[in-house]
Amino acid sequence: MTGIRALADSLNISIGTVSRALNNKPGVNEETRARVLEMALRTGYVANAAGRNLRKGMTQTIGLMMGTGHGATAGGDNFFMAVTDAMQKAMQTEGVDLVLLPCHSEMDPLDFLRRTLTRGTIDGIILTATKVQDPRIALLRDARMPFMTLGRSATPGDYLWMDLDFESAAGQAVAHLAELGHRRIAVGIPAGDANLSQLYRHGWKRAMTELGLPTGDDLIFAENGSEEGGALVAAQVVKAADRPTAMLMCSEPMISGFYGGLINNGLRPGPDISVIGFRQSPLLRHLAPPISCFDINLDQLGQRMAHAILTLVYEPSAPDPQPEIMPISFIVTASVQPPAKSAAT
Amino acid sequence: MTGIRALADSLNISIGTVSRALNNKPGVNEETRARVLEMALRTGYVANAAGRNLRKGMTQTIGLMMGTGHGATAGGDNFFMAVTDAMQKAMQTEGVDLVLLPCHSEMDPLDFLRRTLTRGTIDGIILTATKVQDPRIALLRDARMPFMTLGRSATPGDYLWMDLDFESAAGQAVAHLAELGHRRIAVGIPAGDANLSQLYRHGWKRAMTELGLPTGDDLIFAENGSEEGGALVAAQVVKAADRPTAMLMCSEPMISGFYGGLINNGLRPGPDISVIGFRQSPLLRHLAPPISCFDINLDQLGQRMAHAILTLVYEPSAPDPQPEIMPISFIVTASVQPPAKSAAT
DNA sequence: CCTAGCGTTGTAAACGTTTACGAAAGTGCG
DNA sequence: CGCACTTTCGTAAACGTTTACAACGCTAGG
Repeated sequence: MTGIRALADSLNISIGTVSRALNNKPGVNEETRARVLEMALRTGYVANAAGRNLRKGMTQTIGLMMGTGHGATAGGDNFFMAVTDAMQKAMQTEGVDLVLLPCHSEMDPLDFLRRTLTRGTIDGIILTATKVQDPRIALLRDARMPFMTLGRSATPGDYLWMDLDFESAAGQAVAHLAELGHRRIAVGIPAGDANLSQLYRHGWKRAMTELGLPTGDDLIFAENGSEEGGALVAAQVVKAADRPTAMLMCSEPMISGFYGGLINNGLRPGPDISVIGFRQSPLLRHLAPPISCFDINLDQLGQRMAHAILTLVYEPSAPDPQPEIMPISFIVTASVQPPAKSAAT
Repeated sequence: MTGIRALADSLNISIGTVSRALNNKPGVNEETRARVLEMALRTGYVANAAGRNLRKGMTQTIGLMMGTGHGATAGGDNFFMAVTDAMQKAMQTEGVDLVLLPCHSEMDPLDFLRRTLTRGTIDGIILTATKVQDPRIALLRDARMPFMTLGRSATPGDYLWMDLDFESAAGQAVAHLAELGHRRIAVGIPAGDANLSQLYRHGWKRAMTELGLPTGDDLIFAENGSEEGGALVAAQVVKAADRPTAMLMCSEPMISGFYGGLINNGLRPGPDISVIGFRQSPLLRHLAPPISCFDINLDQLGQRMAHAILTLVYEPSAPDPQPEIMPISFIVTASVQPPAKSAAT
């Protein structure tokens, strides 16, 4: 005899009562409930997942789809890992598992999703690396699978997302640079259709326009979101005809490469070109001068995401959780300085 | 009507036959099998996971236990993430999921394991951050849960593990340094009882002893496996009475901190103190001079681990997969140089 | 004293699958 | 024609849980 039946027998009560007691259902004497709980704790009983899943049609697990293609995530792996960690922690206290669903580059993301859905192993799904136009959203909506995205998308329709306010963050950075006297402020983003890059560029453009500063294509650098890409940007910037005096960049590896590229070409980040980065991260700890960047609370982001998807999936009676934009603050360091007076004209 | 029953009815046969046909069981006419398969494909039928799990007592998922305590993993998160990625890829092709089981620092690992086992959500488990004496091994063995570990342990008994040969790698490094003329070769490891650190130290000690070089405690530095820990080691090394001329270190963050600490104290890695690191990683890309370290094929490691745990769990008739030690080669760069001639005596 | 109602518990069906078992039909042989 | 055997298929019982429903004892009100 196993499981709940053994537990019930050891207490000389029926399995129905035991189940009700364990699941905090009403209609069970408080004294017997206490007995059940105590016995469950003592014997280490935990409800078998398969049985419960079958009966309830739910698996108590949330999937997290991650593209495994290199450079697929605009922010670098560290960024992603930190959010995941926080999410897992929050979910575990609610008793739901988080399973990673890696979709490697050779596989069509939509096929991958379809397969995953039909298996019925997850109750909800979190999409990351959201694209500007993201067909995955329509697919999930049609399949009636609860989902949310990390990062907005321009895809029309209502759905749950959570995002960081990089649009206004970029604006803040531009404003600060402008105040210091910068006029030619460039922006560097990973090439591709990641929504994050678009927002960053939009924020830059709007702020620049409002301040009457130039926003020509010669100030927009889109390269591979890797160290190599950053170094490439540096190479272009160095030999630019009318060299920008400041650079906003939104990818950890790119910034690292950009710094190195500048230095290799005899330019000092800060004094020669002001640089503003993406976020503080171990990858950028070593930069000298320390990079001026944005303060993101990834732990909080992960927690809020976990909370949102959990209520969406497991509390259908509760009001639908709403999308959120999380504020970002700007940290000024020595990598931001007034433009050099005697720039080579 | 749903699931396999609907499929059976649409073909006017019984669910038993359908199930046998789908699972490649013998005793079903090839012609009807073909019909079933065709219909399943056409209607997009996939067996419901919960039903199957309940009946078979298996879930087609492997758990990966990771300690979430900061600095819990000796090698740093990057190392871990790379292996995980490779494992997931390999498992997905076999149709089994990999679920991360984060055990945060406040929770007793053994309690955590016990709870996870009784829930019955996983068929097998992979342990990481193996300790020298690791009680988790006995627990899993007693519970008859198939498992393997990433990294050996001194815990007695047979079990499946996979490890990198850091013991001989450290020996190689020592030999190379000795050939260059180094005599006082130090070793820096994360404090704690991670088995990896022990092996690294053993390899160092054995090689040193064989070469007749000193192995006193003043050459062993054990600090927190973080950047701060590395900086701490640097501080101690700098003011050491008989300063070591070379350092072996086995933690990514520590190396980064050690480098910084040396430079802050006016010592040049390479010319003043030879430094040999753990592995190539994005975190160490920026170091100047580039760090001399070991070449590890993490992708291959992950693949072999996935293969091993899958046969252990799902092919009981096959011969048990055997533990493996994967070779490591040594990469020499400018961070390794002959000892400075005129060391301050 | 009867009955309605409440609080508590037991009973049994259901979730969707796999599989042991038996039944039916067909084949070969005495 | 009968028997043993094979091939193929249907039946039904599990797997462990949740939950609708019935049942029981008790109290209170008429």
